[in-house]
Amino acid sequence: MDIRTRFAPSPTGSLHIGGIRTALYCYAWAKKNSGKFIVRIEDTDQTRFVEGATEEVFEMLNAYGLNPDESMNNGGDYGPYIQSQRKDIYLKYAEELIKKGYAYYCFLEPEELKILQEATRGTGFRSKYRDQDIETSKKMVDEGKPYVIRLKVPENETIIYKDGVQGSIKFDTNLVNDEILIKSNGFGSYHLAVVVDDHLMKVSHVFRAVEWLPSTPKQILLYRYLGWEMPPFYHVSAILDPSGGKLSKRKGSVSAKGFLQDGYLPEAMLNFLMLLGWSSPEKREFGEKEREIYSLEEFVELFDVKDFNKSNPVFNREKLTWFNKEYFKIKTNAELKESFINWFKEYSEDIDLSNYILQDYDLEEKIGLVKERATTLMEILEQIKFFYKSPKDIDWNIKQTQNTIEIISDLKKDFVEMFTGFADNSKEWKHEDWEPRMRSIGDKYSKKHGDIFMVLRMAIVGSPFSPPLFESMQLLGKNEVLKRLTA
RNA sequence: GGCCCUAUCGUCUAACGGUUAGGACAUCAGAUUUUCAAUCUGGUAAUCGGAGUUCGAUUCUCCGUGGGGUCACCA
Repeated sequence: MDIRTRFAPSPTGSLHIGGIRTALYCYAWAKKNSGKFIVRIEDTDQTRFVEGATEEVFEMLNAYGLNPDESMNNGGDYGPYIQSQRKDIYLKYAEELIKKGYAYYCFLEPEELKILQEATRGTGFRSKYRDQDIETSKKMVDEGKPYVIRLKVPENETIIYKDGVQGSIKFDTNLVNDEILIKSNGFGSYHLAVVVDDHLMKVSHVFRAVEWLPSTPKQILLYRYLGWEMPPFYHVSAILDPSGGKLSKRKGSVSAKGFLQDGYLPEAMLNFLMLLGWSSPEKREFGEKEREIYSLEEFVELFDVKDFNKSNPVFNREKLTWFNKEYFKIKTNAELKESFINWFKEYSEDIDLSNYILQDYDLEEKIGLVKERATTLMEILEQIKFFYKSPKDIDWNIKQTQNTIEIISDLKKDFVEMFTGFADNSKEWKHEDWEPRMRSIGDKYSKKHGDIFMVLRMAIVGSPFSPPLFESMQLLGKNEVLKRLTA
């Protein structure tokens, strides 16, 4: 059998990071089995449609390296891959279900419906039109009475279903609503549309979030009534917020795009996400450190549905940060520079810096100096900004300069004098040459070298925290160093 | 509230029914250091509670409790 998985987001806003995780699992399962990864846009609810959301889905999948094999953008043999263009298909199958007696026309008025629903909350909703004979219903339809088509859920049946992740689950059909299949505007509902589309698109494995688990019996029934074989379903755990409930935006990004904007590397995000609810089957020796760094390729290789975890993981931003730092370290300076530039062009708001940064021949070295101290690409930018802009309004009244506060101007003068003697040809402006001289200035004042260098750091960077001072000064160049010392 | 799912350090997780319950993040202490980091060493920290099955339960069963999800003409 051909393995075909699908990721089916709704264009109702920014793609949630959990969507990327689901897409990752779909992608990995397809790739591992030399199958196809499909993306289908589920936009049957036009009222919630958000302009640009569909584009963002594809933009994000691309950014995270999860490009589909079939989609509205790639084409494929089972299109259209967007549900708003499949309206007629759903209607056709709904009518087939009516003909077979597995669905019915429902003419409940909104008010009437509301009352009924509230009264039957927690139990299976049944419409009074459920058993109305088809002739009467057809007549009402012909008369132009607004209607929906509902699934006729069977009474007194226990549906036993085996989920690929959650295991065996039982549902009592008396508690399942007569779900709407076709809305009054003629559009198919989610429940009908997924089943029809997954079947028609020959989806072999369905991965979706656990939120969908309670709606599964409706889909099981639809497969049965339509006479189709149901593919295995995998309800993967939901990502939880540290403060409880679903991951929310209160303490940071939750959208796929938001994390990229913040300056997280897509590969770090993916690595973090893959380990949320899945663990590698690699053999572990007792006490041995376990591997946690996996590239997408390695994940595809290792991934198996049997290694899913059932319980819902909490989204731990500290761990994400750690992954990002790890990837900073793994990458060569050249690679990191590329990631940084891509990020800078796409997301940075410091456009006034773009001329400096995009034309900086030393950018790679500068990034190399800060890569171990920054946690995001945004922080890399923050930490190299001083190379391009002289510090302003330096606050000398901090604890790090307490020991030297009264000799700051003397020190600066000494350093200026000392540096002036060195060549300003960039090749000869090397920190190894002037470092010993700097130390001897420190000795002259009989202060700790660290205190002395802090004065320099403040004058040049404007902050008590910086990348290695001497290397930074070397990259800055003699003229700029002197300029900042005399400012 | 009904229904469904779930339960190992604070968090992510590992552990053929037999381990001193392991690792990672975070945290704490120490080493190193021109700042901040990074690095190295070490430490604190968990099987939700109660029954049962078993020679033996983190592991299997049941009941509580906690957590999550869901009950729309939203997906």
